[in-house]
Amino acid sequence: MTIKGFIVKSTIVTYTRPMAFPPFAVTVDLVVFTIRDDALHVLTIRRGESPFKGRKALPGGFVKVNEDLDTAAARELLEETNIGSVDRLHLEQLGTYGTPKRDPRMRTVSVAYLAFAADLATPVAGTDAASAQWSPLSATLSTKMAFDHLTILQDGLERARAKLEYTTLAASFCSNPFTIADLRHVYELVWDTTIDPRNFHRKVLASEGFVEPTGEHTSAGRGRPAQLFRPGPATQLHPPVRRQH
Amino acid sequence: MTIKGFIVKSTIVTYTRPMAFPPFAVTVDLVVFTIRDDALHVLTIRRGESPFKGRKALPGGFVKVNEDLDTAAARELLEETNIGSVDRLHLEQLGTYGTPKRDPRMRTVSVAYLAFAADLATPVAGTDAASAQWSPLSATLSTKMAFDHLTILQDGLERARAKLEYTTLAASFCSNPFTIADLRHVYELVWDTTIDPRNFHRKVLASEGFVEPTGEHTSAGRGRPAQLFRPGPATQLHPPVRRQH
DNA sequence: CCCTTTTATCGTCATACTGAGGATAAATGA
DNA sequence: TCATTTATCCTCAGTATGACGATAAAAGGG
Repeated sequence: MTIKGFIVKSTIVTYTRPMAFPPFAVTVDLVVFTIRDDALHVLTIRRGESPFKGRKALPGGFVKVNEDLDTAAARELLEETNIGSVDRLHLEQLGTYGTPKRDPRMRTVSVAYLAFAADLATPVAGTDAASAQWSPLSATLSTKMAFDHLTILQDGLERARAKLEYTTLAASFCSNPFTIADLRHVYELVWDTTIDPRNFHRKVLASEGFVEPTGEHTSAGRGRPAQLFRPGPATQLHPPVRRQH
Repeated sequence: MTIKGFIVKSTIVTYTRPMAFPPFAVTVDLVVFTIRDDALHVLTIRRGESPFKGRKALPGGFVKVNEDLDTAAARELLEETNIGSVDRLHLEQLGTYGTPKRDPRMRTVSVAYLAFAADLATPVAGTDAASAQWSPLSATLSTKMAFDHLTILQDGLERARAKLEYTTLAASFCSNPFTIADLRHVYELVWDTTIDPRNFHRKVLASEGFVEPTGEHTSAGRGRPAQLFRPGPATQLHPPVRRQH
């Protein structure tokens, strides 16, 4: 059977060949975390169209015909935020979600990505309802989200929590330079626990390559000025920062 | 522009609607590890057709129109091996690979899955070249595989190595019941290291819920008979089994 | 200017876990 | 009987961690 009405750019030759496989739509969806106002936030959009009109959703979109998955994720992230390219940014593949009815309109497979942004990242301003905004995570987790995005968000949170244990990624949440206390707040907010400042301080300084002192100190604020650090060269932590389960 | 020549089965209603997105083929590919003859093996097929005719490839296939991704992976696994359903089997999503030119024939996104099988699992016998077989991993890693399957295999190995650290999945490689030495061999072969039998023995027994004694002992073989165990209820290990990096 | 408050940083101590390796137990085969 | 092999138990030192005392260095109020 020949199908008509398949609309693409005329330059894409691939579409003109017969296909012996079921066609899927492939999208990328982004779980982007940041810390604002002493709370973990996630980047969301509000859907302006059916299905799930009015609900919050993760930012994302279709993968283009000649676009790599990672590239598509990075492109969507740049489109939704003002993050200056890959600097101070971590982006990794989270998982793929392809339950048949997850999008009632068509058979869609979504490749989810997880990103950590420093506080200074701001969503792109926009007047339409679809513009991205930072939503407090705790509130978002108890709302109804579009599609299976709540599941993706939960998986992203769990991945983020695990990653903090054995990687240096917590520094990706901090604007540069940062203090040990800033770093500790990241762990406390992501893990939703309190951590002993003295033991944490010892642990971070004992982890070679986690942070490097800049030589500077904080000036303003209450209490004793704190040493300032930048991220070190290490990416993995041996042994990891232990979390109580 | 309207494209003609898009050929699919007429029974699939979805296909007959206009699509405003690029169509992708979605496949699942399997990285299935087992231990045979004191070496780590991976399940492979040999490609009988172009492209990559004659090369080894990971078993896999197209996801069906109304099939979940996990279901498709389990189906492919059952089709290629005689593993009796989900018993003694671990199957998890590994990652998704969608570089535009990874399949020269069409734009394909492959969702890779990782599975651990006990030794008793055997590939389905078949006379054609496409029948699955166990290939020694070390040799396979230095061959040219079809598509990007070597990359997927490397990622699967790294995932498996990491998983042994903090989960009880090593028991999935062992036929039931097993000895502590059997379990240690799994770690040694997957990590490609040697482990002190005494310290490993202590670590396993100290990890609550990792293994449960059956009360039986091995009868034949050299040396003192070993106690037999079955997998315990735990899935995670706190603290993990440490590996030298 | 003194004192309280706040936060950063250092130190102490008991406990837990690991790596190295000695010693014993229980089987097989010469 | 004895050497060999493997399983299991034990000791000991080094390292990491949790709990928490103590000090340092700032701000702010009287």
